[in-house]
Amino acid sequence: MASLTAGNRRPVRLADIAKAAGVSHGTASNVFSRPEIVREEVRERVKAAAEAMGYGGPDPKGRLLRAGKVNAIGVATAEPLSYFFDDPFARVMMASISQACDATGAGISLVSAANNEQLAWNIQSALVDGFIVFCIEGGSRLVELARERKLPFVALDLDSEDGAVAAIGVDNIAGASLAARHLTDLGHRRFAVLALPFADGRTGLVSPEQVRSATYAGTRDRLTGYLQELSRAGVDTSKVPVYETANDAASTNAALETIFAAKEPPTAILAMSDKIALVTLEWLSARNLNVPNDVSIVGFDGVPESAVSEPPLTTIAQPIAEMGRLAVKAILDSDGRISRQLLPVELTVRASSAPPRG
Amino acid sequence: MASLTAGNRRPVRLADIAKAAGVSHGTASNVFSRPEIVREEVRERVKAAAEAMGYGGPDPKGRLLRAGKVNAIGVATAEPLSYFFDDPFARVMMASISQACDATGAGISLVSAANNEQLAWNIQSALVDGFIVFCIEGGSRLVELARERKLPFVALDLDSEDGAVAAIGVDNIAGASLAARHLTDLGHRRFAVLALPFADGRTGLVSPEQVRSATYAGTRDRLTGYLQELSRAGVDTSKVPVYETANDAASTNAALETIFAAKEPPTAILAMSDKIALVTLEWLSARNLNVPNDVSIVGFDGVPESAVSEPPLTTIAQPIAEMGRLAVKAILDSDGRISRQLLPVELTVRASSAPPRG
DNA sequence: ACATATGTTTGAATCGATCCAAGATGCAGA
DNA sequence: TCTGCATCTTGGATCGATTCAAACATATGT
Repeated sequence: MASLTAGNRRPVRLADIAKAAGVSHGTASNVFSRPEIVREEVRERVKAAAEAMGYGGPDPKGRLLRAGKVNAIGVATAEPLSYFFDDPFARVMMASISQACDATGAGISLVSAANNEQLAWNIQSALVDGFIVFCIEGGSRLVELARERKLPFVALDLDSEDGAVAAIGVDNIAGASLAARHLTDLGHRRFAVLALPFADGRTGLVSPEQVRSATYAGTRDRLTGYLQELSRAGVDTSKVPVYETANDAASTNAALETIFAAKEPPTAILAMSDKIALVTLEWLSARNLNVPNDVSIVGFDGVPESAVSEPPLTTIAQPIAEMGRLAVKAILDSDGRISRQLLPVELTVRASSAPPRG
Repeated sequence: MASLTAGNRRPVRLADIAKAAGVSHGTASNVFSRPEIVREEVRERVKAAAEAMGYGGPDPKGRLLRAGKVNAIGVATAEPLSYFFDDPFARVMMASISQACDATGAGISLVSAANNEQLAWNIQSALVDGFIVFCIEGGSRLVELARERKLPFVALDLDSEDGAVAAIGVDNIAGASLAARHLTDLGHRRFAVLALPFADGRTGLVSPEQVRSATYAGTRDRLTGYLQELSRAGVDTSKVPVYETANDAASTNAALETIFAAKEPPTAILAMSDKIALVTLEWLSARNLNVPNDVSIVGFDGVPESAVSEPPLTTIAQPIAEMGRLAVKAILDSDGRISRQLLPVELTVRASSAPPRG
């Protein structure tokens, strides 16, 4: 009994069962994987032996090596793992990815790491059939690491010029134009831009050359879209402050402090994410500035939270669910070819935008 | 070139590299796993061969078998995978689990399935070092499946009497008492209970014998706590309607329709989850019933959303972060012994509860 | 010149299963 | 009794790596 309960380690393998039941390992294997081809009497005997020895079924580690396919896809990011559950955009994306996985029976492995070295190792040793890479900060490194695994992978929301990586993204330039156009149509002339990072680990006012050397093409494209449309409407874009945030409350609040300390604060804010926009909404409300009467704001992403904020947010809605579905499909049906898809976005007008005062 | 680009499949193994570089597989292996012990000249030669043949590094599948440890923990539920990203309670729990995993460098595998058969297979073949099991509906089956793998596992929020399974839960009876006591102290006498499921796949008004035969001990305990406290305060508990919901909007709304169709509708509602309570808040607001003046309501869970609802929700806060941390610890430091922990909850009073009118 | 120490490389064994061609067994019909 | 045909069962090969004791090579000390 003692040996059963304590069982030092658990070195009970299929082969042990086979020996105990007096059959070959081939037969023992069949008992578990194709029970119908083994004679009932033998089957029962093997099962009994397994039960008696506390065998937990064929170890997937062994099976895996032979089978080749893991039947799981890895979702990777350079953020902490909790990003998947905290960030609104990530959450919606993950929900759609997981629906697609459910439909095909594939599992999901979350891959991330505290530091860069760990990250490399975790990607190299992830047991997956392919990767979906979330390209926020540290995107390029992540893509590089994923590529080295030589497994199918797609980058989400990466507008890299690098044609050698499969990517699913949205038309950032068109989306940003849409946002800016909406505000200029309403009559706004004084703008500020709250941007996502252009490069790693920076925040603050952005200079044109910083924009040119941006690591993140997505951020740059959105800015391009904004500025193109603004200058088309006759706004002097050199006067439009562009603040880089880390897509979090702290850096956004800091940017807002600076922006609204100006002599002529903006009447309209272009935010590159709904998260930034929602933080802005709170900041403004705490300062008794009314949205949309004092300040209009347009977000980007179209996360569910944007529909229930106070006031509900005008935003550029990305087809998040569609992106997730396509990403999973790209991994599972991967034919080795790389494909890049640019999905359309649309303007969702809600209550955070209105004509400027007066 | 053609063979390089197309490369029919990808049967390039470490052994191929070794042969190409003219070294043994032992040495080739060392080049990747302990580069410092192989002479530089050889190391470069092997790396060059790997590069030339498009080798993506040692396949984790192979390594795994030898190493034994996967370095990932599985989180399982009988709900669809998207539950992890949709449900507020699950989200907070996952965030804390993922923080704990990040801290130790472990990965997370999400395990679930569309149907029961798939679920069994997915659990049996999950590549993990242990399981954390979310025990909502279908909990017992899930626990059984996980136990069969003979891996360390903990059940979250399962108040099973089965002492043979490790579990981390909260003191449901005490929590429920706290909620009920708060409302009786405020002077309420007419109550309704919106319950979580007592058994699979049912909703609607619950009879006492249904309660006795409850599959889910957690639900039963919460009800016990409610009713104990109510009768202590002199309320005739046989007159308190108890409605089983599926913890979703549809079944909760249906319950509310019935409850408020009564001649003497309740002045106070005890909801077994914040999700139910939040749905109730919306339903009441749509019917122009004021919370807390017309109806008081107390939730259960203490999810972040409960703090920002309109009005903010009085609720029983579970130490969700602590539970997640403990669960991960239980798996990673598993010493083979099973442990059951019952954590305390606390009443968080916010604006959804007040004395009844008049 | 020889023993000793140090640094590299080798090749067999191992991890835990699945697959499959070939062998064994049992039974019906000639 | 022998052949033919099912129906199991067997044992070796395989999946792709890591590990380790032993072999080998080179340098150091005496």
